[in-house]
Amino acid sequence: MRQSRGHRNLTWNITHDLGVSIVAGEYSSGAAFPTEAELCLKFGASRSVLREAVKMLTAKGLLSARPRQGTRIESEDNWNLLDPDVLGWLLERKFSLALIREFTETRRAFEPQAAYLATQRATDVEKEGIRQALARMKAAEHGDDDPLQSDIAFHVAILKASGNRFFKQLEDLIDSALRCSIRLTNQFKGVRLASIADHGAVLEAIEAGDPDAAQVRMTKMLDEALELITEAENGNNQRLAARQAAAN
Amino acid sequence: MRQSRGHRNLTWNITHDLGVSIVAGEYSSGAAFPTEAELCLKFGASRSVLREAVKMLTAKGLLSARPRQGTRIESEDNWNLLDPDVLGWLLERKFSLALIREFTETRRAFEPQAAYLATQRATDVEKEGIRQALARMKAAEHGDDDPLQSDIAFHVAILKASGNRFFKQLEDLIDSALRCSIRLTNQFKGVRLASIADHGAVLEAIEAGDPDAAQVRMTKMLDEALELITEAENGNNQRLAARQAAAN
DNA sequence: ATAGCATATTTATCATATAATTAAGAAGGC
DNA sequence: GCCTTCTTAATTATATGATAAATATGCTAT
Repeated sequence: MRQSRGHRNLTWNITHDLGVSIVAGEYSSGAAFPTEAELCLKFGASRSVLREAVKMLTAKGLLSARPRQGTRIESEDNWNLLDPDVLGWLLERKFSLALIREFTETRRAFEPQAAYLATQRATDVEKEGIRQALARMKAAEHGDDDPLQSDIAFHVAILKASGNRFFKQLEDLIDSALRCSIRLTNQFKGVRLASIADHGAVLEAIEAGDPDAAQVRMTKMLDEALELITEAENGNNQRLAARQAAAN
Repeated sequence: MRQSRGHRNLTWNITHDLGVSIVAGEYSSGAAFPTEAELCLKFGASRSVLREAVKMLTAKGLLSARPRQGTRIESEDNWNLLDPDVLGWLLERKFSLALIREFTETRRAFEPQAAYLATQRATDVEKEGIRQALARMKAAEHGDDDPLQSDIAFHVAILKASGNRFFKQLEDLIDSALRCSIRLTNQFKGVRLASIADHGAVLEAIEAGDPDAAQVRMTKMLDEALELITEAENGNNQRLAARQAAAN
């Protein structure tokens, strides 16, 4: 989805490598980032390339540089978490239930209102997009489509139909996060994707022109997701406790 | 707030200039962006600088470049609207009620839930921050503080207290957008900042540990803001209609 | 017409030199 | 001793020129 942008040149590869390393905490925040020359050596590339990579990471809030002082990792507060690349890098290497929970809380804020707005503003084409996504989910039940892909498609279709540019920005983020959450689904038996019935109810409300119902239905779905994440977090804690008990 | 990052060097200035021009539509989307050499000439700077500026804009989704094909403006869908710089550039030159409305819809999604979460998670320090912001608003009523700044401080304090990293990302965006909306307040007499009573009610709910009330109160406040924006949009439309009528 | 080839244009990468910035230490005055 | 000022050195910032890689475009041969 996003690879259209980074046209896979050396600069972008190094940007990606450094970005992943930084969000994974390989360079302790606040200090100790390699100098230009050191980076050139490390990656075997020219200064132009390294400088451009550093500039891209600066643009995303991960780094800042000043003469004589060197290049520094910005405090995590300044990382542009809502940048699809940054979130993708985080999920790639620093996957954590806490991050997924926070992101799902974000979805719980956005998506119900997107559904609300979609009820009022969706064009026929956009509504058809939602219908098709639901159809894909149904097909996936019988193995004729991918369950995760079709689920993503449904939520993205709602965002698209919201007629709000900021909501549409979340498409890439949802894509990254859900694609990654599949690990969660595999890891914890209790966690499953929301049911087709729940998704269908949202579409019904939109078709019926009932914004409040659409909002409520979507909220319900995300509350369920949050519940499952909480369960998984508790499961993790129990496992940790068990491990500690075993160690004693 | 954000100037900590861009340390005001030539590269950043040119990035800013180009960014503003792009979002203002000076280069028609899809084609006709100057070549490296042309940009050097235009800005009287070296290729290094221009290349780094273009990379930063690429990182924010405004541009994409390929050999032989040249550098292109990305479709607006791909602009990282949730990047504080990009939103700032848009508001700086392309201020529109539609954008403010869409952003306020976004706030209506985020802030009520931030208030909800803050009720459960805010630390004492964070709660104190909210109290102080409200105190500043009260002081502003008597001319002892800035009304806009204190209003911004209040909303940012709630986001900070949400304990959710994604919500905290909105701080810079709110700051940019509200700082800009003051034009709206000046332009349309009907539009005013939400009352201290409304803000106080949110704080009360948080202090009382009532998340639902906090959420409802915050929603109410943003609904009022949306109403005022709608009024302003209607006013604009009427003015347009009047102008057209006068032209006939 | 179609496939393959040549060419020219643009960005991508490399290399090197110089300037600007500023932290840290040295020197000097009180 | 302590403060101020100057010097120095380290690092990024900027400039320039050269070469490589990618690829639209048009040409050629069949």
